[in-house]
Amino acid sequence: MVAKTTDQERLFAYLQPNLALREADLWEFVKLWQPQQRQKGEWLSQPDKEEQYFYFVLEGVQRLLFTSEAGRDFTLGFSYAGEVSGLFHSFLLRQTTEVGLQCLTPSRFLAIHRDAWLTAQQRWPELDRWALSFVTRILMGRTQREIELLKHTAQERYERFQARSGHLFLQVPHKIIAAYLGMSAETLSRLRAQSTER
Amino acid sequence: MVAKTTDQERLFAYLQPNLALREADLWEFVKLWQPQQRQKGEWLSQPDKEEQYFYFVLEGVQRLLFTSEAGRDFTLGFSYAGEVSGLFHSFLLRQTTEVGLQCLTPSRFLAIHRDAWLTAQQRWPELDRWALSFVTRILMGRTQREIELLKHTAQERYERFQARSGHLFLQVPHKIIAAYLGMSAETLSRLRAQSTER
DNA sequence: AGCTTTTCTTGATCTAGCTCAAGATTTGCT
DNA sequence: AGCAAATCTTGAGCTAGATCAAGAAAAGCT
Repeated sequence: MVAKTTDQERLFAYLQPNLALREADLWEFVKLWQPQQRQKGEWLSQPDKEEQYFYFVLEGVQRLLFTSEAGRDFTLGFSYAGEVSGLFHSFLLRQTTEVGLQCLTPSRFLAIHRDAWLTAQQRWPELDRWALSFVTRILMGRTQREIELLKHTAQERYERFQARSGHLFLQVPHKIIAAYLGMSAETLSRLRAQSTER
Repeated sequence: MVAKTTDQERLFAYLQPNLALREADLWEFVKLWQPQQRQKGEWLSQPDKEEQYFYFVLEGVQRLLFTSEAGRDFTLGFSYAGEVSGLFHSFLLRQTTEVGLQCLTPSRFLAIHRDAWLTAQQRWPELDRWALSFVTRILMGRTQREIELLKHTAQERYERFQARSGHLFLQVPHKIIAAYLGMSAETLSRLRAQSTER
């Protein structure tokens, strides 16, 4: 008989290396996270609304996005299974922004509500250290992306993305990837054609 | 006789609202920060080197930058007097990146060394909460900038920057501002000419 | 003060990538 | 399965902003 990993066990395993809590406490913390799910296309977190949860992604792909008045939309980043997701600035600082999180594929999460988080934060000061480390990691990732966008041509950006995250082409509409890569959908399409014909 | 605010008092006043320490502890923490200074053009933090300090800026303007192989350089952001500065990802996670910090004007700082920080972090867990809040704030600011860059034309970016941070035109070379605004120095010059002639 | 270096401006040209458009393909829905 | 909606591809033309170049102005240095 094969032992199947439960959702909570996955969260536990994700947290353990970075969160300095005794095992029993860590389990108690994990129990504060509740299952949620979303269908393809649904919001995980709406723009200009206060984020109520931290999410741990069990399944699916999400994107961080914003929309311009003219109706163009822009993708700032993706989140995947096995990572924490959410609008951190909004959750932690209660400041809303125009960015939102949208599910690109059917998605399942474990989510901790802000109230539970605040209580836990009082009880286990170690949580702050953990949150600090992952917000810092996100900051670093975003800096990398910004560099990527400024330093490379459209073609280079496409090639590097293909190498690093090529699987996404099968999962999400190309126009969303184009928005992430800072180019129009047509340009992306042409770059793809060009790279296979050679 | 006028009481003059000392450098340490300025740091104290900056920290107090966000750092939940008793006054005596806060003073002890402040005493861990040592004066440093740099001349115009000098590095505050070099790229690809582990950051050893958090800085509190007493005086001067600095910029966060990186350089492409081709020798073009890009400005990701500025820091000013009255704020904390430094390469946080590198200081906190010990991961180096290609971004560095350069002083654009003669600058003075109070700086806390990583060793002192780590000791203080053990002694006062409240420091993690404080660091979390400001790294989150920085993340939010960077997100805003990214949106700004994607959503607006060169002219709009110039006008908005002029309104928000116009004073910088008197303090730092325009080509650096151009790099920050994601345009060439020539384009910036032309936009400026155009906006005064009207 | 005078010389050097850097920065800024302005003109002329070029091009990467955008926009618009229309057909082909895929996906989703009942 | 069959229809509707969304997505992807390809072509043609355009334009915002880059690049190259060279003179003017300002800043820095001894």
